[in-house]
Amino acid sequence: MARVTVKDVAREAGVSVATVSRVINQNGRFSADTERRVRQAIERLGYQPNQLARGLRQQRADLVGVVVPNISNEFFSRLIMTVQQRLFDAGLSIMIFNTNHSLDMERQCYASLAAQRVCGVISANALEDVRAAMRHDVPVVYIDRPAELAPHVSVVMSDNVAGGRLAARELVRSGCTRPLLVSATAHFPITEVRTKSFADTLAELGVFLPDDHVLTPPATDFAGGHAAAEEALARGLDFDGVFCETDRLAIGFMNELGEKGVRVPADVTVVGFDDVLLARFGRPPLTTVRQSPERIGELAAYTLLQMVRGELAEGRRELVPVELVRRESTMRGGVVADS
Amino acid sequence: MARVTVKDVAREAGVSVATVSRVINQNGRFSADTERRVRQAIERLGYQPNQLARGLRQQRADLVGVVVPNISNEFFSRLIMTVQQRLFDAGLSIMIFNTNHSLDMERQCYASLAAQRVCGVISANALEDVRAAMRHDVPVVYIDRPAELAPHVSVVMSDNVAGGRLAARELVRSGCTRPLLVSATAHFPITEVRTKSFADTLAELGVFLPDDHVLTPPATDFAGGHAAAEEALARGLDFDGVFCETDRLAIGFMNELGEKGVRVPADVTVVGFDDVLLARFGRPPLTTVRQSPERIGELAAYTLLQMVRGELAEGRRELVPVELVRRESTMRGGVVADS
DNA sequence: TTGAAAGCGCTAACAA
DNA sequence: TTGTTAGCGCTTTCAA
Repeated sequence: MARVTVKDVAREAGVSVATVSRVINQNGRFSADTERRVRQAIERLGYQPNQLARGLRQQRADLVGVVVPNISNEFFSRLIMTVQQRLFDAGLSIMIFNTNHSLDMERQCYASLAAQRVCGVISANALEDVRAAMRHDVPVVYIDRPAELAPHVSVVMSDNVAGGRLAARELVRSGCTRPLLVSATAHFPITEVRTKSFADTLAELGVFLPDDHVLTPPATDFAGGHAAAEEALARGLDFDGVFCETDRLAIGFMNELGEKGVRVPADVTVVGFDDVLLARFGRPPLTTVRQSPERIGELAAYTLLQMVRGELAEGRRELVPVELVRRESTMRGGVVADS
Repeated sequence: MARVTVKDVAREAGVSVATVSRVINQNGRFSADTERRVRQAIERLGYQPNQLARGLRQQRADLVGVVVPNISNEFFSRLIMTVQQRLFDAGLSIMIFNTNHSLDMERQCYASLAAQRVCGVISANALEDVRAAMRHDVPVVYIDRPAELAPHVSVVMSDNVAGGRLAARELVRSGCTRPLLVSATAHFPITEVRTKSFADTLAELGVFLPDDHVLTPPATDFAGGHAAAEEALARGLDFDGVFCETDRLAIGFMNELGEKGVRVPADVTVVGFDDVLLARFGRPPLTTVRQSPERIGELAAYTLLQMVRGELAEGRRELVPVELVRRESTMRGGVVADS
């Protein structure tokens, strides 16, 4: 099937290629009659502009690179869904890259993105500075990375300070006096903020968090939580409340506690972070700090679009609110859980 | 930052642009000395070939389109992770599109893919025929879609016949005599195969599945399972075993049963399909037919690569085995669950 | 309002 | 083994 080009359309419509281009891009003036004829020709021939040629000519493609550490992490997949939808509506396609938390992989992704001449980048939990790596003046929105703002750099992230505080307060409210912290910083640098805010709030509330009550498992998934619980139990740590910096850690942790006969929330209360779908269906349902990947994605896409269109002089910083969702894992009084 | 092109590299290396191109693509002959000089120049200048120009010239981009109904469905996100990894290793980037199960959206995706001149497409659970829609001779691998093979069309999917059979046998083994089926066909056409195989196997085993014991909720997630259970209970259906065609349906179903005081597996046994991570951590842990998105993705990427390289004369059909993972939801005798 | 033509950066055919 | 050059399909001056 031979490909139809502007030339074919021009011939069919009895105009020049320049005119066809003008009609397609709504550039310059042309008579209503010409426009109609061109549109008809396009329709008749089933013409689709070659994005490669278009991009080459314009020095940039209608493509946005999206870089995440792990696409099968629910937070990122939900984020991407929203981003894709919003950008697609604006006529942009997205290229997704999965770095597996590897700095090396991340560099390769940026190189690839630069080679594709993408018109923008959304990078979640980046280890590397996109702009330094790409060496092009491409607008970028960071998600969950504390970056310097600049004319082409914006940042969107959850309010992790509030999150850490909510977790600490909820734990103390549930009667916890000997807290334990399971950290995710090894994989998600941003969670350091949660950690600090959590610890600070405990201190404010007069609750002591000993150094050896901070665990940093090698992974942030179920297995990591499992391992953390094992370690805590093996080391004979004395704790009656746990803040796990991701829900998956929390669920793995609770699971292992259950196997060892420790009851949640009777013996130990647990607070997670994220509110993944699984949180509600765990045993017991997990109290957690909810963050909204949809909201974050929405803002990231919107901000990037503005930068790409040159409508944003300065980079912008957006802090997305979080909220506590109380479920059984912190309910000692037999109160009913939410739906 | 001015972009560096082949010309710059050629000047720097003291050769012609053609030679630079030859070195980069390992095309034609050139002396070892020339190659060294060119590589040094590339290194020194930080040159990155413009993929847009390259694609335009070659009539196709080093890009593969991946189309899925819902990226935040664990099956698809895990599939994509594998596909991306494999193709990236082969020098191809992927563009991901999310159709939200919408035929209209799917058509737009194919149009966009055609406009980008992708060199191949992997389409999961497609409603539409890619090739008809794209009108280009692009190799395509279908996942979970029973398509006609052709020189540029391959198919990869789980052995759904075996899956349906395993589910039926397990239900009967668990003592079920009055089965119920919760179907996912509304969203995933391929599951019709599971349905049929499940029903056929029950019949073979002498167990009757009445027509009104087949439920088709509007969604295939937790909410759908929830709704199905509500309906079954409300209609007073008499059942002691359920096959839910996705794990999320099964977990939603069990959850609602629990709320209504029906015990799993004591009163009703439940079998799911997929083996999502959540299956192991549900209450109770879910017996399910495991399919492997990683394995499917691996095969899909491999097959597509072969087709793109012209190494595959005919399309290929791959049936990926499934296996039963037995957990508490079908254990009536107090047997210990697997890990 | 329209057309002719240059050129984006690359690869490949043809010459040397 | 290497260089010259045409041209992929498009947008955008510049002229008319």
